[in-house]
Amino acid sequence: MQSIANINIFISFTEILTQMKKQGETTIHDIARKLNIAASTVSRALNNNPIISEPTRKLIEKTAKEMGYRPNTLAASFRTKRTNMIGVVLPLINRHFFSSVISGIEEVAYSSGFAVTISQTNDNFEKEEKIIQTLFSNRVDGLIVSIGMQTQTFNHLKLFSDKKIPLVFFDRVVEEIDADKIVVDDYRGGFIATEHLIEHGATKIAHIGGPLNVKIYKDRLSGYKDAMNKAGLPIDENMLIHNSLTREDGTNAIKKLLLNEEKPDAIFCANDTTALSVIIYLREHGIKVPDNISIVGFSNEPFSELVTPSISTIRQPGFEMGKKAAELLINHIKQKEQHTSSQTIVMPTELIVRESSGRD
Amino acid sequence: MQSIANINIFISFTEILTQMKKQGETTIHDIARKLNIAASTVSRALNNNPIISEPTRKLIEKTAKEMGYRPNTLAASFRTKRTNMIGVVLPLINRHFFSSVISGIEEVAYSSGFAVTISQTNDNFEKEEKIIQTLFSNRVDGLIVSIGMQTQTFNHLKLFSDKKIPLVFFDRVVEEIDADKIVVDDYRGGFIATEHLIEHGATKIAHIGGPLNVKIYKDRLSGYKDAMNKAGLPIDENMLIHNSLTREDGTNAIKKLLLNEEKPDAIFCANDTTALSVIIYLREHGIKVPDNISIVGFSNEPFSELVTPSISTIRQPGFEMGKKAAELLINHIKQKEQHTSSQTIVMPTELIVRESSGRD
DNA sequence: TTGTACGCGTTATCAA
DNA sequence: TTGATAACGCGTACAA
Repeated sequence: MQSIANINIFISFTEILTQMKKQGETTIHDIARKLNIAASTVSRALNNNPIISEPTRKLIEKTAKEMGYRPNTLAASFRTKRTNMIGVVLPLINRHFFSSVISGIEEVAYSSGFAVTISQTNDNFEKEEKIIQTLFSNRVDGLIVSIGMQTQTFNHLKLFSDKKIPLVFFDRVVEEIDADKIVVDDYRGGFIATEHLIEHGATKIAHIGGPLNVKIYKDRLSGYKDAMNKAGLPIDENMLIHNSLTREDGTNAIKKLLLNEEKPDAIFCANDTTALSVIIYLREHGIKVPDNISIVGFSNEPFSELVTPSISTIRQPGFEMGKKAAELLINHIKQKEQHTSSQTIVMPTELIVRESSGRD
Repeated sequence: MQSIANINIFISFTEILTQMKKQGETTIHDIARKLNIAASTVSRALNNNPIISEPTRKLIEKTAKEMGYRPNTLAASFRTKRTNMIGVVLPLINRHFFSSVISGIEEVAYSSGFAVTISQTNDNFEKEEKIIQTLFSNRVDGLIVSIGMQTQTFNHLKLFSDKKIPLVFFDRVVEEIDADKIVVDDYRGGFIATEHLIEHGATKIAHIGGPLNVKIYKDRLSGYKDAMNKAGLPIDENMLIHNSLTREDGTNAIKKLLLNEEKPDAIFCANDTTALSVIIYLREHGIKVPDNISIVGFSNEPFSELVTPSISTIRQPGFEMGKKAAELLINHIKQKEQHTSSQTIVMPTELIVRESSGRD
């Protein structure tokens, strides 16, 4: 009887001590002290190190749970130099394509025990630099990046590639840096979009494209040009406009195109956002789509099938790209030693024909 | 001449040592050694501690830059127990409302020197639990949360509130937990939406709502009921449907409503997604919106103004909510001592009338 | 104004 | 199989 009472007193006393000292955070040392074993044993048990005997492991796990132990990832990361965290940096999360990519990344990452931290640059170079610096300082294990439209220098990204921290680009990639890349076949996307317009009888096809320092827009333009050439159609410089592809840019672009001597009878837009603003502008000015002007966009944003007329576009498999990017990155993280030569994965693009280019 | 050579040799020697030892990561100790000063001085200088004299600070900053020093945030966070990181947990980033909130949070956070880590739960309770555990283990300084539809227990969130780690809810809040909350006036939103339908002559108004364990959906329903009562209209239980408000749920809901003896002449949908699927379903079945059935949605997703007919809806100021949430959270983080009693901020809702409810 | 010495919680190395 | 101890990089009393 008495000894039991003593034990109880002892237990509550240590508990009070623990609470006083740590402000509520139990550490492996607290567990070790309570069980009269070494902290290293606790650490090993909690990390499922097979060297620990089954009974001790059970006991430690039980005690840890009772004491409300929560591992301090910060301390562990500090010690091991591995954070189990991967950074995702992209221009804008509020785009269906990008958030699909994120979902793909997350699916793979979570099932592999990695956390994901997402940041958006808003296509602002300074913000992109700062975010990537922060991510580096936070010692993410790897980075998945789609660069901004303004980005023309890459020192902030070389920080990662130089230090051999795994880096994977997707969509808007940096050609100058040796790293894995996941892209869609933008060239072919541009080609089939333009060819489709030609097949529907268009001859004066304009192109609203993005900045040419970004590879995807260069490729989409090349596809457009080759399709035009193949059909023997001339390429009129007045029919080519390059901007940042915002809603406003689209409106300005169509205004400008309509001022041309020769008006376009079709437009291949490098994204759905500009396709949308073009359609809205034309609708407001009584120009019929697709009867007077046919339109094809790019990316298959959800709104493209909802607007009237619905927008013909090029599908990009965002979710799959995200999954692939995460798989590649995590592979690299896990087998850091053998730096396998970097690869570029090209995913297929697909034309979706809707009303804006004359689906019957 | 000779001494200069010596210096050069000395410099490159230490550099080789550094590289050999650290695999390329310069620490404050390396800087200290190079300058023959104490590491603590370097630390203080780099943290702009005013106690350091101007010349030493300049010198240290210059040397740090030359040596390519990058602070190890992990070590600093571990030491100070502050990560300068705030976690954002929400159901789905791919919703305009949510990504607007994120942008608002980011704007405030970045300008206050906080990084933001975003995670989506996909309305999956297990994922939400795991994410929040991870965020806790990673010792984020604070958390901004909008809970999932399935979430009915809150131990994972109490983890934060119990330990007095700043916590702010937005939109889908937890009433049972004492924390700051940012919501819109969902009750009034439901009320004005319904009243608007009544004013346009509807008398048999259905409601497609979310799960009632989530306060916002309860409030929107209350608003609906009170508007009906005020107009002396009966509330028919067959006109009330509750589900998870996905696109598919919306289709199922309208199917069910059309099976009723008494068909609705208007529907107040608790989000735009269900409003959209209802409209598409009705269009496909030759039922005219708004002539036969008027529709009002909720949230003002971008597609709601693009679809034909465009969707009348309730605007929620997502960006402002995000800013406010971040401000509140960061305030709490900075003055952790005085636990000011928690407040609930209610932002206004606004009706946007479009074609689906008979705008002329 | 600067230096000394210590500790944060964990993992890794070595010894028992 | 377990224990003792050092180390990770930084910030901070305290001393000088």
